[in-house]
Amino acid sequence: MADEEECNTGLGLGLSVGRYYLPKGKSQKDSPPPPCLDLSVALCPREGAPKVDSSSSRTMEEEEDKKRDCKNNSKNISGRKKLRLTKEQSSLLENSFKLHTTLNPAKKQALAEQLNLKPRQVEVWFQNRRARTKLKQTEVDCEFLKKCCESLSEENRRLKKELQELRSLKAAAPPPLFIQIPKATTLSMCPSCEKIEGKPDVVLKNNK
DNA sequence: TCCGTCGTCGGTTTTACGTCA
DNA sequence: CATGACGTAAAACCGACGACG
Repeated sequence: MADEEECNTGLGLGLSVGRYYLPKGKSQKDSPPPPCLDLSVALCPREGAPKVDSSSSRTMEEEEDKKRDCKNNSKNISGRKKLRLTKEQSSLLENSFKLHTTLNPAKKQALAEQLNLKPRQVEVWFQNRRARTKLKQTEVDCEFLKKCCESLSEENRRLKKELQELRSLKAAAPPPLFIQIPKATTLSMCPSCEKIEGKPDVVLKNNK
């Protein structure tokens, strides 16, 4: 997972060479179509027609893609909001994302033309892709912190037990002149542990 | 300093699609 | 088989924010 989800948190700076962007508070519904090529009609049949593989499942997939393309077209024309990207489109976008997680206007335009998509769609895809990457990274971090927490809890349990043993040892023995508490134990004891034990002053008294 | 533009983000909505009873 | 409910992934949208000129 990690190799695929390379977390590139670096921010890319785009060159401001004009763009297609919806005005604030406006959606595509109430905006005139952007000045870009709408090549949706060219999608079906699309370029690079599916090679008929020997495996039937592969062929089925390709057929599904084709069907999807056709559906997308008809709906695109009627102003449908969402289309499903084909495998070819997705993988090209994916490859581009691996090289750079952000877009500059030229790259956006080039990808859009290459994929027969609108620049806005390419842009949205990158936005969503970044969000997915971040979400996955968050999940990974969360898992790591959970493990840390578990190991610290375990360590805490162990230290408490050690403390308990030392105390019972002390209680069983006759009162010595000096109690030599191991340094390591003393150092690793935190104030909150003392409170939990309910006798925060015991050690201090013994050390006098 | 204020303003407009642009790119990005986080959050949300909408839709396509797979699964299961 | 087919169909409807349901869950999920992802495309699309929206508003906010910061950088920049």
